[in-house]
Amino acid sequence: MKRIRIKNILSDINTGQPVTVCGWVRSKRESKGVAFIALNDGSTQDTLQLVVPVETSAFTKLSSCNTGAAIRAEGVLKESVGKGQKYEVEVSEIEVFGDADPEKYPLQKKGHSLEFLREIGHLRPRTNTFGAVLRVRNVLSDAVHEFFQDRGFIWVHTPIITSSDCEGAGDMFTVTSLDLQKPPAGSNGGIDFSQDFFGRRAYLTVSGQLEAEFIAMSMGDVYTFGPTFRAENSNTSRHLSEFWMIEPEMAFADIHDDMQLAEDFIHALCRKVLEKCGAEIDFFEKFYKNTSMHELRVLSEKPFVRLSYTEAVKELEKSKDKFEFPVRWGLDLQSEHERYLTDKVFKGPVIVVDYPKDIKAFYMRQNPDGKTVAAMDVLVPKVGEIIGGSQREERLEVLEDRMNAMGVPLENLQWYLDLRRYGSAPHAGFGLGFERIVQYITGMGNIRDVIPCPRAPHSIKF
RNA sequence: UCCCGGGUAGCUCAGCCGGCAGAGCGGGUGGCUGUUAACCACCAUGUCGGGGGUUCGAAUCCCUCCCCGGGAGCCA
Repeated sequence: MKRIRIKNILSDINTGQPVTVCGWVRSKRESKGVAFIALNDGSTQDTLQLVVPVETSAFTKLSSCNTGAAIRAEGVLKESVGKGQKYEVEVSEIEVFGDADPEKYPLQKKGHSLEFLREIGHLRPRTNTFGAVLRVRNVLSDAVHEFFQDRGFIWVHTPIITSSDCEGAGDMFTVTSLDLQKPPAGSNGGIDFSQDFFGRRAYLTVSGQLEAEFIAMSMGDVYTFGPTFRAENSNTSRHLSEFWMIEPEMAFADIHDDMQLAEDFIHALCRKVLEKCGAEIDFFEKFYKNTSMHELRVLSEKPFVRLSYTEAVKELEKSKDKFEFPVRWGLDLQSEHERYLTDKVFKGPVIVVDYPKDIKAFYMRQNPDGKTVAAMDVLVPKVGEIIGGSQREERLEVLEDRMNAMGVPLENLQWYLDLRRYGSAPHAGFGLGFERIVQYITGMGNIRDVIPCPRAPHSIKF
């Protein structure tokens, strides 16, 4: 079907030209001699004004052009007579593909609450808000690949089904083809997974890091960008059970390279959104006031504050604010502490580095002080932790000792230890929750509103 | 999972110290108008989240379950 996207009509087409446009009716206003339709096709934030003169055959179709109807319109592009839009299409013909009963169609001309829209997930993309979110999300996805590809990183596809169950990254979903009515009994009252599809228990991945590490140990710089699953019973505006994670892994790199990459990465993403999503950011700024062009511009340039965990604790101890949770060297930073650092002290993104080893994962590289590991978290205002990364422990004996001390069984991870036996090298990487960066940049308060089909406890309808 | 708050018309919400179920928006009809989330008039709307209890009488009080939101924990 020949059609021109509204985005192109508004930017590429000269007035006086015939155009065919398809889309969904946002609103219709009828007058005595003329009717107006605001049409949107998802290609841009803007609607296209269709002007339907009363004498045309198109005018007779108007009764079924209600909000939500899918139509095709033919006409001529003109400079708009009225205020509020630069161009409009004077329509000669309308075809209605599918009307939408105004008594039943849930979306009204008025705004809806985000909570209500979550209940009609299948119609949600037709709203201004969600259209804007999806376009920003798309631009960010593209920007992720562009950033890494430009730097010579290789995109690798780590598995979604995995047998690694000892990363300590959270509760995992089991993948099984066993008959759940009568699973085979194991020795200790459990289930005998040796009879399962893979011959042992399998899970949905919680991270592609360990696999990305072994690929980096031959390919140099790699990154993953794919779905990730956590079975945690988290009910917050910042957690999903299924989300997309970006995990770069660099060979011959230390924690400082890692921090620099993280900062450059976020700067690049902000720049790309500024460049390509002006209309969307304007919209968020106007309707939600949680983000702005100005804020993004600062974010795209301003160096991130970097401080050690030890310095962060000192900063918190100096605070006159009362915290619910105690501040003491050796305890993990709580949300309120992170927010204090990003929102009150430094007023922007902060990288905290060199955490106590006992509150971090076994694979993180131990620092010479014997107390801390080369781990870093990027904290941003409002959203909190957006990146977690580290230099990996490349020394076999140190790693084995650490795994033993932390009760991580060595037998399932011999392949991981092999990387330290044969051609081991310093390397580092991080994980970035994609939805969190979308949330951060759009200013959307709830992470369930930045992914088309949010999965969360008791939430899988759409 | 824990702590708060909430569930009343299609949507947003008022009514809640027990006594006839309401408003605005949206929808329908008519009018008016190159309109802009148009405007004016009229009309229709209900399992008051489900179940149980107290009472002459429950949207309102009590118990319970479900669902939603905010915060916390876990993390990205």
